[in-house]
Amino acid sequence: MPRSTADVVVPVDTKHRDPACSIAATLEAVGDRWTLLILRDLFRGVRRFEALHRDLGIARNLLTDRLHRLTELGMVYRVPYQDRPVRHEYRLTAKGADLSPALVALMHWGDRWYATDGPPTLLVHDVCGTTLDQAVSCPTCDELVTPHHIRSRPGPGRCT
Amino acid sequence: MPRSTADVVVPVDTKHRDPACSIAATLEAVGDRWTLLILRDLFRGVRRFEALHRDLGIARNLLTDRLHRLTELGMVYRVPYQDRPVRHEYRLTAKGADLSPALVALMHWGDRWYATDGPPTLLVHDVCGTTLDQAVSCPTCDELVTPHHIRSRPGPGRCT
DNA sequence: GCCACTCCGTTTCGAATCGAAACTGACTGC
DNA sequence: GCAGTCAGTTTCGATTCGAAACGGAGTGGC
Repeated sequence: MPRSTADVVVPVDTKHRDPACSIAATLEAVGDRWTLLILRDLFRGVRRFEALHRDLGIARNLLTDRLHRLTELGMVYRVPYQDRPVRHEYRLTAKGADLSPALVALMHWGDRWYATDGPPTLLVHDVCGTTLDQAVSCPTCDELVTPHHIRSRPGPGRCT
Repeated sequence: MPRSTADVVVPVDTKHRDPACSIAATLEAVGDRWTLLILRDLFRGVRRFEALHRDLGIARNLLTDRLHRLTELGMVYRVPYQDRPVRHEYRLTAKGADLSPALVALMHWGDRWYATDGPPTLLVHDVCGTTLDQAVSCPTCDELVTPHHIRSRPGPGRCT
């Protein structure tokens, strides 16, 4: 099967990005300029090639490539929505959908530092109506932990 | 002042990425292949040019460029750590440190889908050594909020 | 049948970006 | 003087990107 000439396969160059770090592993999968935006659109329900192309303004060859890649990574799968000609839409698998918290976290940061009149979307506490933050908590101390008090240490596993 | 010839300034091409979306805004700031990894290292305490270069394997011109960019964006600031020659290290500002939840979320995803024997890196509370969790907190109630008590509603703003 | 239109790609090609390595320059230590 | 460290800068070939043209399978109108 002839691949496209542009054939922009995102190279997975592991050699310099610490393979024992899950952040690096994640960014190898979705860390380019378009993939997370594509996933965002899939979350929103934008599922078809033409719609993604229009909404994102991504070049068509890149969109083709990124969708192939996401499919190969098992984050997206294709579902036919019509015959003659067969057309597929792209949907998130569990693995893809599981990036939701990360997208929410990125959104929060943008809200906080780039929204002018307040966040476009808010998460609120149903009890008091206050806008919520994401945070890191310590189950033992039962309190919030500032980045200042976070240390990292090697865990049991490593990445494939 | 003559900029480098390679002069790889990440272009901020807003025209096709929905400016009203905070995810897009965030990715314009940190959505390239290296920036989040640099921030990860800064979180870990890797703060000097040479150390970042060695640890990440990033090309020196790109590292220079990304650090300039992060400084301009107000996510990082330079602190001299010696005179003669003056050498600076790079530290996170509040804005930079505020990306911590997003990095944690990305790490969790990598842990979940790419680590074989458990998470390669654990985040621990420096006070008690307990492994940390991500959570959502309410600044008013000063407590953790379970997903159960989270509502979302449209916010007032849009991004610049 | 012919023409226009839609959708999903593929091909092409110049421009932008990247990466590796050499180079600079200010120092320190011997 | 000479080697070594650190923080960049410069160079340049290779890769990736983006815009636009092209292709092909179908539909609907006349």
